[in-house]
Amino acid sequence: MAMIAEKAGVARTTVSVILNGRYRERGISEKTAQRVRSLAEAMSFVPSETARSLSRRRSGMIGVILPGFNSAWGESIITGIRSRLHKMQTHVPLIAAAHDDDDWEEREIKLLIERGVEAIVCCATVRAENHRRIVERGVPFVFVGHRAKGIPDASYAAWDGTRVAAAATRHLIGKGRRRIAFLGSAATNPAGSEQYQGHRQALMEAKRELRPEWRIDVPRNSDDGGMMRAVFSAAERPDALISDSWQQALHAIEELDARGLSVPEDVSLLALGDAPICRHGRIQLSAVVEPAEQIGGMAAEIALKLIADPSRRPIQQLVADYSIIDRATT
Amino acid sequence: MAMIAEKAGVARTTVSVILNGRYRERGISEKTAQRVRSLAEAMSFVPSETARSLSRRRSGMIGVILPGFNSAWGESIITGIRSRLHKMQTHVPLIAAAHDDDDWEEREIKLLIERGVEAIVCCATVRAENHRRIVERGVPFVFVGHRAKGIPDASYAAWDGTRVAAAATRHLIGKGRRRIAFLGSAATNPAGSEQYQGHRQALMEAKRELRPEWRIDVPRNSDDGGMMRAVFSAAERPDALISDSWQQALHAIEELDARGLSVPEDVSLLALGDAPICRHGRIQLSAVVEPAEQIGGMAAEIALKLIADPSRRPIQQLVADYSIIDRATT
DNA sequence: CTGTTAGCGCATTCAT
DNA sequence: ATGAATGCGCTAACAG
Repeated sequence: MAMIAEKAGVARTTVSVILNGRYRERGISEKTAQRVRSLAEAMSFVPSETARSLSRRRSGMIGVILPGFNSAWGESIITGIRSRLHKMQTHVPLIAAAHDDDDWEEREIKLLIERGVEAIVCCATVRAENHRRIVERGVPFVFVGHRAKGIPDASYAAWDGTRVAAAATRHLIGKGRRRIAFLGSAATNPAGSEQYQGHRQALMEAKRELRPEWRIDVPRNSDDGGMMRAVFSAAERPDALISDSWQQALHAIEELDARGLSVPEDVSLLALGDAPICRHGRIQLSAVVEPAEQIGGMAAEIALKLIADPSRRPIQQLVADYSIIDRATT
Repeated sequence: MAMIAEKAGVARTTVSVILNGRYRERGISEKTAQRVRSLAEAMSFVPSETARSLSRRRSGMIGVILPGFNSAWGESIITGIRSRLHKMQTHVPLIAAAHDDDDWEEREIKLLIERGVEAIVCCATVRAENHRRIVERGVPFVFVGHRAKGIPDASYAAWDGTRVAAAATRHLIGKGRRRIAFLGSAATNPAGSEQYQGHRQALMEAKRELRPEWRIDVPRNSDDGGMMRAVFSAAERPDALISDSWQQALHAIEELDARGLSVPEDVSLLALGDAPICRHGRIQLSAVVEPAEQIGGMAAEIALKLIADPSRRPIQQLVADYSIIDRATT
């Protein structure tokens, strides 16, 4: 910057102020601004965000914790976050992934903090202890997509699992199904239990049968169909199945196919959440789709508010929007 | 750090040196080191990487450009990169995504540079002009997964498209197929043309027929089956198809199904690249699997070497490893 | 509109 | 073993 200042015949401050856009309020002429800018361009000068961050005592970064780098859902969430941040011109996402692994999670969070993120937006599960430490450091923390069980007063922008699951169940009831099971993974899906509650409510309101064994819970990352086998080989088996994710629903299709049960004639199948693969001709999985991008944007906005006023109470927003796409499995 | 130094009764320098591990060579006793460390822990002190970066004039970050956040391939690549970097303890990935969009790409690269990454590892396509600018700035650039066409002397760790495609073609020939088509997207797959060359070579070596119209090129992000329709409704249609990606292969399955052609009886189908969904019972797509994680690790290593010695000539490594998984489509 | 001054939080000589 | 001094590249307060 000193070189540019010299060449342009102005003070370093002037260059600094022009290059970071705050020159208007300092009454610097558009002419000199233009001159300095083109000089900087010609010297292919790139301001050091590191030095800026240190001086401003703000990094201009927001940490984003994704479940991994291979989820359509995560991609939508982050698209929402980015487009919102991009509009604000002020914060940029630093991305980490938890990979469903506690050690990774801890290291990644540590990294984010060391790099000075001003807030953390988290699409993954996170240990209550880690969350507490972050909040104690004064770094705003926002859950996105779901609220964390066990951390009641955390900020979030989440899909309303209860209402969405209830809507899904009602949808199947409307299609004449009577014995509706719920398939989910408590370990993997933090919203699982509230979704089940919604399912249950809808069932009770419609005076449909609700059997505890029709809540099928698969352990983390497992595609073993043991429980499904038991449920679907019983004399009075369910005639419909709601799954907490398209992944689980895909496993269910395999199980059902293997048992010779036809979808949707014998068992109607509806997933909470959608992905491109669900549209495939051989799958055609019906799904309740989540406005993930919108939710991502909301989370970013919450983070920005919390950064602007750290003393603020947690901000919690629930989104009940959804749309049901009937493909071939319902 | 000043507070810690005061409480511990030592100089600020001492604290600094202890906290960043370089205290041994300064002859500081393990005892004081321990004391300072536990004091820091108790005060929940986190060193500012921003300040460190500024002072050391090294950010300790490597930029990684992913095609997006929803690809099994990208996830494996980055896993490889991370595990290698993690071993080295010295560099941490800052992740960006190109999203197949030129404007995004340019902005993301600018961001990485401003944040001071010491090298860029890129799994996506990148405009030659952007690449040139980065290299001119002195930032090492490594392609991973494929080499960039049009940028001959760039560093890379890539899958050997020619040999892999040749192997795939030979595999199909070995299964008795005679008329083998090649499906790919030139716009999306940077390795597409060398893969086609490999395919072609294998065909010629085996003295099999090679028709230009059996090279089916679909435009970017398109799943429209126009060209496939034409090829497969001809009197003498191919009896096998190699696809440059599992995504395209999935589209092919749909097209084939729609035309009443059975897979693999009428048409055998083999994809270059694998993903979890390919294992699904209703898909069972045969695939040639890429050692993506290994390639990611190699790319990281190249980046590290280039950082250590910037005057070094480009490092280019080709990996010909693969394994063919015969599922139900071959 | 310009220039001077004083840091931001650390790492790194160099002298002790 | 220690500590004072200097600087990384930039921003910001303030006096011109």
